[in-house]
Order: sequence, then structure tokens, then C-alpha cells
Amino acid sequence: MKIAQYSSKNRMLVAVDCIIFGFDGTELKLLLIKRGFEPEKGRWSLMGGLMKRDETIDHAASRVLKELTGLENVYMEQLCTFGEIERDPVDRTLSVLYSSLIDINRYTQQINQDYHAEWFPLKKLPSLIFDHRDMVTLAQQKLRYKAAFHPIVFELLPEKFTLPQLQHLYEGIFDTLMDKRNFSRKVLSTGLLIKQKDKEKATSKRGAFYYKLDKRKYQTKFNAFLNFIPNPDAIR
Amino acid sequence: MKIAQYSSKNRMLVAVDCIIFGFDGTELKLLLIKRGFEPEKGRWSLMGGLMKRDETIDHAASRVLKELTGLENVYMEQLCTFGEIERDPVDRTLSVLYSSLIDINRYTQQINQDYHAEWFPLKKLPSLIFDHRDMVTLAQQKLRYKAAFHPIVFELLPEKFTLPQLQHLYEGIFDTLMDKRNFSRKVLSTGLLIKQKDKEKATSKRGAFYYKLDKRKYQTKFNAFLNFIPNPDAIR
DNA sequence: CCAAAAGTGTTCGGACTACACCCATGG
DNA sequence: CCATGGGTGTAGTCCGAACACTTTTGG
Repeated sequence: MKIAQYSSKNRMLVAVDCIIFGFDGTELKLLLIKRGFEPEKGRWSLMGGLMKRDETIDHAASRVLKELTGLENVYMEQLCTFGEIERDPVDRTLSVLYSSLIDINRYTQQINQDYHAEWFPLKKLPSLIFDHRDMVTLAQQKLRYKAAFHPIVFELLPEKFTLPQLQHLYEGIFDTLMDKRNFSRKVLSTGLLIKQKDKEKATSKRGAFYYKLDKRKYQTKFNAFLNFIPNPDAIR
Repeated sequence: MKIAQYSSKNRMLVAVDCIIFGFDGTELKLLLIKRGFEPEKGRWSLMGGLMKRDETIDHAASRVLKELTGLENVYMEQLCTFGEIERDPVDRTLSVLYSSLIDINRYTQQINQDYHAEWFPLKKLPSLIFDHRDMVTLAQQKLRYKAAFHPIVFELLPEKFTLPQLQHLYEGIFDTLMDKRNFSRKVLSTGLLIKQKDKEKATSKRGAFYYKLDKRKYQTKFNAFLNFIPNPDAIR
């Protein structure tokens, strides 16, 4: 029994694939690379690579992302694991999907000419290898889901941001338009934003005030947006 | 490059672990088995086993569950993949977590003496092997999360159920008490339940009407409970 | 001085909460 | 006939949606 359980004939390859959504203040984009090896060399692909035996999955994801794009210190979240038998034509390979949303402008230095990575508007994606298109679709759904229930996709925002930017982000995620008065009231009513003294003046003449996340409150209030149980505080 | 990518020295074992929550109409429970092999033989554990090269992950989960408990045709959902380096002391092993919630009474036939599986009240769990306790905690969080945002954990309910049962389920999940008038109004207002003509008469003298899920409507309305974007229909 | 984006208040309707009584029936 | 759990209605409050005008300033 023990031998059967731990026999090694069923060892397999495990890959990680990283989905990086990017927000430039206006539009939601996706980072892709031109695959540098066979099979499917030259086609567009998510940032993926094999996981090593002596690293955690999270570590593999960070490493792969860095190797392929230069991006470092990006907070990624594990989404799920793909395991269709024929998903990789070369070998039996599982893939653990990671996803993140970053501020494009903040990382322009890191993604430079050394890497063949490019941002694509979400609505104009090229065709992708393997099951990567499914992965993107799934990640997009999860992003919407999360953004819908949490007033702010805070982990995923730049340090300082303006309300119009935040609104554009939501509008990009949901591909919809919102009323700025209601939006600002709703967001501010969470009490999670701290108004800064300085303004972002690049996109308008008047300028828009920056806000920062109140991280301490955010930790406590993360689950304070449930809508079906009577009293969220009752959740233990 | 190609060789490095597809080299096989990094093959590893992948296990699946199944978390089965059970609802008996009153209390929320967890199914566990007494582990039949070393290491940790004799201690309580989730239903786990190694995935084979020629099956999908979903398939492995169903197979393992069936082998260890006799349970068949249980709809399970993949939660996430655990990959700490030392999580299994014997060998480098990833574990893909699956979770489900079933109606205990409906499956009493299948889980019989042939298997050493037992239901434990969620509040009185024994100590578990490896990182299984973490897995349970995570699964419980996800269950709450899902139940909080979707008025009904429909996939997870028996075919026919009564409103008091449904309410007890929610109360079990959130370890809280709800007002039955508000609960029933809220649930029925979704328009997703179809009242049946027959009653469940085992737990009360008057009897409680059964309801069934309107599966067609449920497909369309699954996302109709968002609370942050103005108009859920606007989500494309 | 004007175009372009930022910022702000009010009204209305629907949803959520709190709360108490009657109903059906097996024993 | 009564104990037990099932089922329903209402009033008050809060929250979200719709909606338009004023402010700022770079050009």
C-alpha cells in the first residue's frame, strides 16, 4: 500500500503560468510574451515555466515572471490548476495559474527591451498557445467577481491613486460606465481611503486629488461587504 | 532551452485531497478517514491520494474519493493547490484541494462499514495529519465567502429541500442565527425556488414544504447578486 | 476665455431589519 | 388539546440610483 501510494511512476511536470493585468489609468491590458522555444515558438503566450522540486509554487511563479519579463515583487494570487491530459502536447504537464493586476506606469522600467513582453488591450488579444485563452477568460471572471464584492481591488492598485483612476479601473474591469457621484460616495463611505494633499495633474487641468489606502482598516474591513448574511460581524 | 524546459528531473508527485462537508438538515459536518498507511497511519485525515499520469485532476479527485469512502457522483470544486516544500515528509508532493458539500442523509448507503470514514461535527474535529487542518480552514472560508454572496449554495444542496433546512445550513456555515421571516422573504425573492406540492414531515408535525431549484433561471442569475457595481446586467 | 475634467447634494424607491402572531398536526 | 415547528405581514430605516450644476486651470 505504501509503495503504491508513493510510487514514482506517476511523477509529472508542473508548470506555472502568470496572468498579469495592467492598468495604465485608462485601460485594462494584459501582458504577453512571444514564446522563445518549441513547440509553438513565436506565438503569444502567458508567462510560463516549469516549477522546480526545491521551490514552492509561489516561488516558482515569481521566478518565472521575473525571468521572462523582469517584473519583481509583484503580488500574485493563485487562481487554480489546469490539468487536462492533452493540454501540453509535448508532455503531461499540470499548470498552476497565478494572476495579478499592476499599475503599468509603475513598472515601465522593469519591462524593457531585454524582454519580449508586450501589453495588449484586453479587447484586442492575439491568439494564444495551448489553453491560455481559457486561462485568461477564467482570470477575468475571477477579477470581476472579486472587484464586484470588494469595493476596491486594493492589493492591486498603485500606492497613490485618484478617484477618477479608480473608477476607470472598475469601468475597465466590468466594461461598463458608472456615475462618478455615486461612485465616489460609495467608495469614500467605506472609510478606507485617506485623501492626500497632492494632486495628479497629468490628465486634467484642474487636477485630481490622490488617495491612499488605509491599510490597517483594510485588514479588518476586508470582509465587511457581504450582502446576504444579516450581520457580517457575526462571521467568526 | 527546449531541453531545459522539458527536462524531467523536476517531475514531482501530485496528490489530491477531498474535503467533504456534510449537512444532515441540522448541523454541518466534515467527513474524515483513518489513514491506512505510513506515515501517520491511524490518524485522521482528509481523503487523499496520488494523481495518475493518465487522468485529469478532476478525475483523480473523484477516484480517490470513491476508493476511500465509496462516494460517487459527488460534485466537487477545485479550491487551490498546496505546495509547501515540507508539507509531506516522505516526498515532494503537491496537493490539489477539492471541496464539496453534500446532503449526508442522501449518501448513508454509500458510506458504510467497508470504509473507515466518519462524520465529525465541524466544531469537534480531531487533529489531522500534515497541513490538512489548514486545508479545512481554507475550505471553510471559501464556503462562507460563496454562501455570503450567493443566496443559495445550490450546487451543493439535495434535489429537494425545505426552507428551514436551507436556513439551518446557512446558520451552520456562518455559525450564527437568522430571522426566518426575513430569510424566507429574501430567498424567495430571488425567484429561483420552485415550491413543491409535498412536504417534509420527519422533523415537524405540520411539515415543511419542499422546494426545488429552478436550474434554468439559476444559470442566468448566478451573478445577479453583486453589490458594488450599479447594474449587474451591465456585466458582459 | 473656454474646453475638459473634477468635484459635490438631493430626491425617490426598493431593500433590509426588527418584531409577534396564527397555523397545522402527531402524539 | 397542546407542544412543536412552519408559515406569514408591517413599519421604520438605510442604501443605492438617478440626475445637473459649479469649480479649476492650462492652453
